[in-house]
Amino acid sequence: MANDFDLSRFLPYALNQAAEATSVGFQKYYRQKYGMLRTEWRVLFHLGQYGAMTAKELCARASLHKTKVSRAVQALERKRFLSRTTQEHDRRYETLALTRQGQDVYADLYEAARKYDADLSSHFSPQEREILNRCLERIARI
Amino acid sequence: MANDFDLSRFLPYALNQAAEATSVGFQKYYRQKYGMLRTEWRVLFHLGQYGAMTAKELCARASLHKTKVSRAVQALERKRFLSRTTQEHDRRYETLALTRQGQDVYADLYEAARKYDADLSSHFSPQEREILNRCLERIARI
DNA sequence: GGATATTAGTTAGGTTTGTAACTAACAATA
DNA sequence: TATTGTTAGTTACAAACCTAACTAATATCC
Repeated sequence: MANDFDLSRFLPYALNQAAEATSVGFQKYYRQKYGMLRTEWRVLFHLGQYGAMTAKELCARASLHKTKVSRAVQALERKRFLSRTTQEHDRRYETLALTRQGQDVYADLYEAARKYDADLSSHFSPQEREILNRCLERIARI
Repeated sequence: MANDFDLSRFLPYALNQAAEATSVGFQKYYRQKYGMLRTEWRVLFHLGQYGAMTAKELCARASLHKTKVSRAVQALERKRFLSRTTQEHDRRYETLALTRQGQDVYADLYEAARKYDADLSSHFSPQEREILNRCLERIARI
């Protein structure tokens, strides 16, 4: 089994390992403090960063399946972090928006994320970090 | 909401998006062709690359929980890709090894992975690819 | 040697996820 | 305006997962 190509350098594997390693650490912020799941956190962040939008838009932006979004939205609504308003001109759509409380939670988690990311960044040179970002963005588009 | 810090640059998020994007594409090889799950594929690859070992070793190497490994091993055994042998000197341990058939599957998937990775690599300069690998490896260790 | 603690791996029960079928609203065509 | 199709979002059911409790084997300590 002469290997030039190593499992640890196989991109899907290496990315998953890295993603898992960083995600586990951040989980404790949204999970312990607010009882949120990963998808809920993502939905909250998207609404916090980009403002109110429909579930469909959210699916497209976040590359999430509509059932996952549907369930996350229900959960966030139960927690009173998010409200929905059926659109008048087409009653199939509903606008999702953070409540006041949801915005507070977002602000809190946003700060936690910023710090967490800064901690991670300290392991890299600015050049590495920039290239890493660039590469990840490119991969996500494939 | 003036943002210097963007969701798409939050490492846990960006890594997950990238990991998901690349994993979905590779899934079809092990899933369609061999009906394997992600964890099963990982176990198979570890045994293929590093040779026989115990479940405990596998857990440590692959950063997988023992219940996940236990189930993947059972599944691979059902498929006749893997066999177990209780160790004589300590009958709690069992040595996991690929069967002949398992090795063939590994060889096939190994080739698929190599090609898949080469395709992905074509999106990067050699320098980018090298830095990407280096960064991912470093993150996984955190 | 016998009681107690650890360790490798499995099983059980509840939670989360994925897939596919569904409902309700709108669009298009006749 | 009826028929047929499409679309946004939900629900149902099965598969997968997580956590914690378990079994069986070995180690430790008296």
